[in-house]
Amino acid sequence: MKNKQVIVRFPPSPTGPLHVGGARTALFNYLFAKQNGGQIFLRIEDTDRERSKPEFEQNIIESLTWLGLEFDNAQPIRQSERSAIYRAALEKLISNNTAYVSREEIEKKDKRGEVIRLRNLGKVITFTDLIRGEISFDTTELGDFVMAKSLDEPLYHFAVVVDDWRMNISHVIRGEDHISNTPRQILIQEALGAPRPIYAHIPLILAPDRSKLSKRHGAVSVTEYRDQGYLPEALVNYLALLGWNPGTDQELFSLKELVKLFSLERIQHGGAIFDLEKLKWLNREYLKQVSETIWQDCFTSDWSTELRPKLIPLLRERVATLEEAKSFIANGEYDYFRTTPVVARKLLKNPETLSQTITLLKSISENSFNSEQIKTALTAYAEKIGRAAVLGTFRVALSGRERSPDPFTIASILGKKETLTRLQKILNRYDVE
RNA sequence: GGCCCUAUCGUCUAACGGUUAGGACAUCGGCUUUUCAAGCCGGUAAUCCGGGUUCGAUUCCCGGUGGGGUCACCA
Repeated sequence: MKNKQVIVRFPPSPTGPLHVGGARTALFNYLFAKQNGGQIFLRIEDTDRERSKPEFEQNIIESLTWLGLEFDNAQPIRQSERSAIYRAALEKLISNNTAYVSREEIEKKDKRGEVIRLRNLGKVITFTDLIRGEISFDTTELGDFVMAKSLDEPLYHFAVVVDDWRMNISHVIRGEDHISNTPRQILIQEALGAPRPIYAHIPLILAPDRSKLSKRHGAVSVTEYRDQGYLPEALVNYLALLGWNPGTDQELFSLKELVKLFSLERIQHGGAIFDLEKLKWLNREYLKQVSETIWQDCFTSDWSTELRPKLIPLLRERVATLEEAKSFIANGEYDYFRTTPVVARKLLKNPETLSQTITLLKSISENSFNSEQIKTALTAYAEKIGRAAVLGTFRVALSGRERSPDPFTIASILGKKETLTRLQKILNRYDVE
């Protein structure tokens, strides 16, 4: 077999909630691993004790789980728990003389008097990126860079290289912002005698102004989207399409399909703007299919269980997110389905049509009082008098609103009895001919 | 600023030398069950610029310009 075992990792640092950019990186790693029958590990890069917080680690794990991305390690690997491994590697390099303890001038108060630096020969490093091809760097300008503050305090580049080595990582799939970190890491690998993984740098996710996507542009974390009522399937689908496409016109994919279709070669080279409108559209598509149980959560407990399933279809085609549905309900948009609405006289354009509408509705049997039958019963009359006059009045009389679903649907949900009661009441009140 | 990456409709993208430059979101117009939403139909809209290579460049090469990244004892 020409392919060696695929082992990838997703290594977030727990200094903030999981960002959509990070989520996409995790997704691409996941898709690549699954497609190749490989493994994917979650590694928490918490070497910076100051900035790393357990709640962020929690948030990251929660977000990944919510998205449906499963990892092969039940417990995350934490760099903070691996200092012995880094220490041994550091000692090896020092005894090799490929690294050395350097005495520093302390210009800043929190700097160390001694740090560990790599002995950099300053050669040209060339590596192959699966997405971009060959990339070369002259490492001279890097100088003898610092790899660790002390034997027990490795810095990012060193910890990454040691871990990727010890974890037998075959492919490093990460953000484009790491391209210029790569030569430095390769230098460390070579000093260590570690094999070079295959690199693939994916483009960054940009804000609408093409700058780096950050908090000031609105929601950036996965949990924020979850809390705004987006479905994980929609976010996964959207993120997959941001910078990748299968080469066909297909736009809707399940995670399973993505595993089948994904390929690193088809990943875009340039950064992509995060477009909330398209995410909304996708969310809407998934919302149309999602089970009724999920929609039930949009109702407060005071909504009857008979009424809910009748209103869910209306919600499905109206809102783009679950949160929107909740506030729709909370704002009383559908209250007229359970309480007789107050109907303002000025909204009632042609109340005189109500009496004929009532007569026509009475001819429909209780059992077939559905939106189709109601429409059929009223069509001829509406055509004759004017649709706006008949149907508009009908709709307002039932809902009390200027905007609502069509009157046939409203009437069918209310039922024959309630519909006739409401119409009659209004007819009586305004005492029209 | 040095180094690196990058460049097709407003946005996400297809076209791996020959197409009326395709699709999706958004937008605009029409239709539909007054209205709103959805849905359906249709329209507007792009190859950054300049040189090459070639019979022929969106596509290959070079330069410019724009955008992004990176230059920490952060990750």
